[in-house]
Amino acid sequence: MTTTPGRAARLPRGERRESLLRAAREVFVDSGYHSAAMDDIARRAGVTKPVLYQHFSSKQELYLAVLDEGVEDVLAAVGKGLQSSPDNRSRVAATMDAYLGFMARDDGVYRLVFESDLVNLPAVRDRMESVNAECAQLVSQVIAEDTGLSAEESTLLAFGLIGLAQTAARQWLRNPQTIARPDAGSL
Amino acid sequence: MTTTPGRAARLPRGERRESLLRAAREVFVDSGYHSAAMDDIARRAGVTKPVLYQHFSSKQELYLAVLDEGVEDVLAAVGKGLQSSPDNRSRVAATMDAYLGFMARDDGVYRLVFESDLVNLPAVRDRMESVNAECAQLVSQVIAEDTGLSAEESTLLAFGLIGLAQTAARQWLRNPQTIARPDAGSL
DNA sequence: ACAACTTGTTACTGGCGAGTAAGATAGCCA
DNA sequence: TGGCTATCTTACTCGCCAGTAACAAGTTGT
Repeated sequence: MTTTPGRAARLPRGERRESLLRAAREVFVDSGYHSAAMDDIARRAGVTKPVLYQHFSSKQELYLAVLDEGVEDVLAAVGKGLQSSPDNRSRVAATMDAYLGFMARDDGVYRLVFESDLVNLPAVRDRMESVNAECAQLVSQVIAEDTGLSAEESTLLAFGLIGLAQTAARQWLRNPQTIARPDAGSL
Repeated sequence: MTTTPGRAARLPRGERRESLLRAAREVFVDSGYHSAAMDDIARRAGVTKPVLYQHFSSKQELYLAVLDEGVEDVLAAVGKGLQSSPDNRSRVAATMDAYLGFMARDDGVYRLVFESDLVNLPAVRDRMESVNAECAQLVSQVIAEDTGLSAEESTLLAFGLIGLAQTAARQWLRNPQTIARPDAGSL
């Protein structure tokens, strides 16, 4: 047993914040923004609501904080994938794999990044789009120098490939890994 | 001026229902489920809330009714595209075009089908997934008989292509049609 | 011209949940 | 030790909005 409902252990500001972020991530991931209650998040962190508000001034701000962590994670992973090898073909493969790796993470953060309810909030939409945009930007460069397509064409194709990776990955997650990861090879 | 706030014109049940569905579609499309208020929907139809509840027993039911129309539309369009030609290549092209056509529709219903907030509601998630699944099922058949891949592989690839179409289309919509529609050709 | 029904309206309830005082407890430092 | 500050709690408020009760006004058939 980790937390008896008594009084909460006193924590320094930084650590408490981390704890709250973790709790919020868990709740948002499996309830979405709207069904999540601030009380639940606080309780999951073994604490009460006002504490939550000492660290995040609103539910939205909290959500964005959690979301941003996720966004940074994907971008970092993809960026690393794209620098993994000088060979274009294996570069693409590594990038796809990075994508899949992120989506396969046990914490399920990809749900926030790719399937967020709260798409209506411009701040959220911007972040979701910027993930795609930055990935596509990188991928399209590879495509352009590989195939010699025009800027618009290669950008569009890059977006398409991103979408391909995403959807295929979703489907791949749903089934109990009938196929290992020979997806990038299918191109 | 169409509707002075006076008393609403009396309508037979069926027509009123259509009118309400149309209003609901408009509101849901540009506010999403959560931000939409039943009062707004009713008002947009030139009527008051209780009338809405004479036709739909809850907000969810109303949303699902609107969503289902959209789902049927995509499936119909894609189905038609897949039967348009005996030639596989042009078949795929026609199908992609059907997809794009649906997403380019001025009413923006694609937002409900592909970007619904309320993903948390199983009923909604099911519908969104079934759209992908049915499309993929059809596409994968074409792929399998064209390339001779295994069932799992062609299914996965089909899902990927669906995702590609979707994401590319989204991107294509955002920009003022820099490229006509030579997407399917890029394969 | 009056029931019986159908379509509308006004005006409410009831709950949920974000956000907020006001106060308790614990470490920290003179 | 006694105050100063940071952390945490109990116990509210307050707005929003889905859903409803009760009533009004057309329509229809006889």
